[in-house]
Amino acid sequence: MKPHTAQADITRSAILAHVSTRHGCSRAQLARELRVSPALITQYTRDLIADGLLVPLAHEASRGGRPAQLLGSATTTGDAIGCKVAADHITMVQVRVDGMITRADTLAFEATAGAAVQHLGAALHAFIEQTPTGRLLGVGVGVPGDVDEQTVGTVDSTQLGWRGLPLGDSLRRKLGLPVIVENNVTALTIAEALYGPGLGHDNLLVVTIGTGVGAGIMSNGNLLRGRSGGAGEIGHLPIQENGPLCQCGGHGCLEAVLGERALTQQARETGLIRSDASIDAVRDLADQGDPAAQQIFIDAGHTFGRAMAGAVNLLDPEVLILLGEGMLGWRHWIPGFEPAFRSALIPRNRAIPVVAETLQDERWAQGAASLVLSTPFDTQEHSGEQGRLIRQRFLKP
Amino acid sequence: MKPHTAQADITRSAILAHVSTRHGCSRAQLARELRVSPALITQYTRDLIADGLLVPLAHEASRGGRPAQLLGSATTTGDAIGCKVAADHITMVQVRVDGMITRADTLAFEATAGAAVQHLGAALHAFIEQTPTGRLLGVGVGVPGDVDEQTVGTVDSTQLGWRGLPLGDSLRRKLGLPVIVENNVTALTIAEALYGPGLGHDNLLVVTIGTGVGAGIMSNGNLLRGRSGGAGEIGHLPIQENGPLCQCGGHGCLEAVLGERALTQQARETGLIRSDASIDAVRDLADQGDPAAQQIFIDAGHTFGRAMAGAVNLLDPEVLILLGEGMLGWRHWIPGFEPAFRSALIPRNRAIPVVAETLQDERWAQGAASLVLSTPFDTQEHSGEQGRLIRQRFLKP
DNA sequence: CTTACTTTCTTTGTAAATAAAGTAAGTACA
DNA sequence: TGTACTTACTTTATTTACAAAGAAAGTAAG
Repeated sequence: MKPHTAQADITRSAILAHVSTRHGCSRAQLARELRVSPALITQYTRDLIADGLLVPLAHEASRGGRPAQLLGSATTTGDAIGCKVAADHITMVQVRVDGMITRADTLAFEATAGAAVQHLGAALHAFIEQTPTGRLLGVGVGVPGDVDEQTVGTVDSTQLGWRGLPLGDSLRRKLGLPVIVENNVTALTIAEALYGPGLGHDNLLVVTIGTGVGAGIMSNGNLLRGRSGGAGEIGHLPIQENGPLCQCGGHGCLEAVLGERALTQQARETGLIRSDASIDAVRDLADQGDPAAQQIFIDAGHTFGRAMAGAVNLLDPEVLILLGEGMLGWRHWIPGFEPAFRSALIPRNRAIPVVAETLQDERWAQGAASLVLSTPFDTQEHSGEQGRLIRQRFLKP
Repeated sequence: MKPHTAQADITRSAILAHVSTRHGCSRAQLARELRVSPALITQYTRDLIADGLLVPLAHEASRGGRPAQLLGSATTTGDAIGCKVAADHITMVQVRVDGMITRADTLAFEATAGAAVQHLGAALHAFIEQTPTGRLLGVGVGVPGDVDEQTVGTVDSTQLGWRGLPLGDSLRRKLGLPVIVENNVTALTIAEALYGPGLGHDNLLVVTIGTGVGAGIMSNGNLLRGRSGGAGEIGHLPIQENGPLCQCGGHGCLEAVLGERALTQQARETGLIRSDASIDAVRDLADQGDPAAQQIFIDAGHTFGRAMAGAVNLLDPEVLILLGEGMLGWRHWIPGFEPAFRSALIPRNRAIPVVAETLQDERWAQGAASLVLSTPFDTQEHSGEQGRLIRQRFLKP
């Protein structure tokens, strides 16, 4: 039998995952993209082929030199389950190694209920039961809040009303699968780097607008976590001198100026919508060409553009990726955003690409699944014990 | 002879540098702080002792267990030269491995002169000539601007009026020593992490106020460089909606609101100082208790506090370190800074320590020297060929 | 004085990864 | 057609590093 250590599992599963996502890939390419020597790839691929996990495929046409032989994954390496947890609903998806969503479901959910964790566990259990076939590698859960080290997976979330909830441990016992719990924006950032517009870039800034405003920063291929994993709180960037009061107690935070609540409030105060109507009503009006409604989004876009320019100037990412429920009305933001954003950028950054994504719930859930699917590339072992278990499942035939 | 590869040089020089800076340190401590196994330390220290580079010293008192044996550096490992380049002067220092400055000199300099590079080279050459004794490891140069990959060391700097100047190459040829050229804030950040208040922390935010406002971000022990090494442009964080025009073309940039020029301008407009007086005059007035002068600093402190809170919320560092010429009047900033800063922080970050440093030119030059002295710990090989040369000098007896 | 435990350092075996040098299989061009 | 050059992969020897286990030297109890 082959050697079987944690380090070897990382390398082997990284090769397997890389081949699977690319649907075939040469040895030389693996060596380059995984940043190891060709010799090591030769060794590991030989083992993986012998084990029946990898198959040699056709030779590519030569581009001046020995033609590369493509390697393909022999079996389906297995899928991951991803789950987005919101205050009033959960969305679950099944995701293939290449990032494709093969199944999805959304259920009502009450985070503040006493038995919320039991309900969540039951919902996931039922979803997993219906898995048509093949192995499951693990479950990723994205929550709006802070998560401690993965050993326990304890969640603090004001949005969900959870304090010190040992979600990871509970689900692990209930499901009998590896479970990784993470902040939802963090999870999304990993997904963007792995499958989204961030693919191939080492420096990303991912910003989400919705109830709150959050950010994920990928620098030099590593996720920026900060002192206690709390990095990315872009929602409390002070943006107006005497702006509206924010939940955090401050005034003029970005989130308090252009969060969903703030925009709805503005529309209500000007009598644009009824006092029980939501942001959707404002967007509908804007869609119909109402100038006052459009102006709300233009103003928000302007403020947002300046704030994003500041963040881009500070962090120098290769791409700026925007998403979240707030992006549903993005086309109304653009006229305010673009000029404010571009003009506030320093010249060197002025051409930075901005990608606005509109996909919603399923994207977040896919992000959660990518917590599982990215473990082969987790050289810093941030996912700890759970990551190790997932990598072993990658390699079990 | 002992094995001799790049990786081994990193590890060995890291041990040597660590022992030197600590003035003696046990093997167990080395293993913990350099994050390698105790076994590896045993192997390498044995070699280094045999080579006469390390000496076993006295045993420490036991803290329950086998008493630790201190290891000391046998010879002086050598010094580094650091040089701060400004538009009108240069400051050069000689720095020991432990960060102590042993010699310093400041000269007038004209960056825009045609023969600026020749003058700089000559000044450094003369400074190095006077080195009393011992080896020199290399020369670090900190410039206010962008530097490309270290292979050439090409500088772009609007402040100095340099475009595409191959400073690294020129100095290397002239001095016959390894030369590392870097952005000055980047260099300073490395120094703070190595010798300053950042020692022992993996997540730092270093901000400098002077003519401009700059930032260095250390995340998880790595310097954040961004797409093209341009990260840290905090001076162009938009902070006022319709603020003063900035050099960059935007309005209300942090730098345009509280940079040296902006504060001087304010004081001139209100007739507080003569139109040819500098910021020093404003500070003098504030020192004497002039309320109008003090108010200028209080207002600047307030704006600065909010901006810093935004950056801390976003990046979640362990310490915030402030320096630069602008800090000379820091005590006048504090009444504006502290309340604005603390109240705009989200609760989790509210207790973050803020360290304000007043040391000036020599601190910057020491930062430049730390480019050389930090190469043993540069596991990402960012300093490239020059780093390799410096590490070899570390290990040459 | 014994037992249990902690910490520091050392030894041994083995795994991971690379460098260097060679082989294989093509292209480009005279 | 042959020579030079690329690129892709393989083999071999060597290096780096760690895990595991043990030895040494102490503390802290009973």
